[in-house]
Amino acid sequence: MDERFQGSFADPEHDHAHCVIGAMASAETICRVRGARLTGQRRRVLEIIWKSHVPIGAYDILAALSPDERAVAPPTVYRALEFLQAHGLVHKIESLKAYVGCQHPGHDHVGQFLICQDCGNAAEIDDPAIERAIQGRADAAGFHITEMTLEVRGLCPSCAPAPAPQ
Amino acid sequence: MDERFQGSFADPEHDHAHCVIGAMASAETICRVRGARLTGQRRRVLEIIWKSHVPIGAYDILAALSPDERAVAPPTVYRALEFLQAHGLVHKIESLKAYVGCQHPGHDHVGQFLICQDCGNAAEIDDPAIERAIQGRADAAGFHITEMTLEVRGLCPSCAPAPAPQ
DNA sequence: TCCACATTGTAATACTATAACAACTTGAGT
DNA sequence: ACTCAAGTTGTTATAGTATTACAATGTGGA
Repeated sequence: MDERFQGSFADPEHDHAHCVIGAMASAETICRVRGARLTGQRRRVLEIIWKSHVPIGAYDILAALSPDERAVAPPTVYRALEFLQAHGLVHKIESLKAYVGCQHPGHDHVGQFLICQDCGNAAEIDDPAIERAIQGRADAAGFHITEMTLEVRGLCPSCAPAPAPQ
Repeated sequence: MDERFQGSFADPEHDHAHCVIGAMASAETICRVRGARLTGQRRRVLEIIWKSHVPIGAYDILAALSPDERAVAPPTVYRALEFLQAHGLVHKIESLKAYVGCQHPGHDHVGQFLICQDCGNAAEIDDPAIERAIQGRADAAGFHITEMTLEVRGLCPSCAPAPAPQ
């Protein structure tokens, strides 16, 4: 949600608080418009996910939700995730079994991600050219698309072997 | 591996024995060339996966491997899958937690799939145009790709709402 | 034959996700 | 304010997916 991205990857020194504030504000707005209830639990889960751009597992969210003895059970987390995904606020990265905040909530889009194998950060790309290419191939095959996931693994600019020029 | 595909989707009435024979022969050749050992277990697992174009779960493979009392344990299956994936003979469909035979073994390629939500069949596309589009976006972001998965869900020609013309 | 290495067997366990039902909020309509 | 209906959360148990660790066996080369 911050402007200082390298391409679409988060600059390691970006002001992440900015991302969080923007994401939470968007979530509020989207839910209000839709008449969906962004309850305390759901808000807390979304905040935990937005702690960083590194996708987080459901059970890590669970642990973050239960700081004291007052433990929370798995269904609580999975329900919140279901809600957040349904409203396009969160994406699941299948290959990591982990969840990450949507960087373009509200827009109608598919999940396309670049995922760094070193630092773990995930960048959402949602490139229309990629989508067109996929759509073209699907059309040729007579396939009717309802949903897609693209997960590209590799090294982000900050972790690349030959460091990117400034 | 049969020619009678609609685009890249398997015709429901294609001669699947043909696919199996071709896949097993390719596997033999590839392993021989590489000096990899396609043992009995690995061959059996590969055959089970090639029973159809529908991705199959690890525990379903396990069940198919243990017809009698002589049960087989999970690591046996996962080890075989690891080997088969390492040699490009099998792909994992992350979003289904299931495995499917590679339709172009030996070629250096990524995993791109169209997956029918109705019949469950998966078609491997490996479209260079899609790959180029993704590569272009990655380059723009300064991202160095090592691996990718594209999983497109929807309806195949045979299951599409408006039935395909003959 | 003997050894080193790869493969498989075996038992236990970790991790991810869901089912089923009870309790409790919340807000609209009265 | 009261009541009902719907939605949300709590709770317990369990299903489904995957890995660790170590023992046993097989395989091919020196």
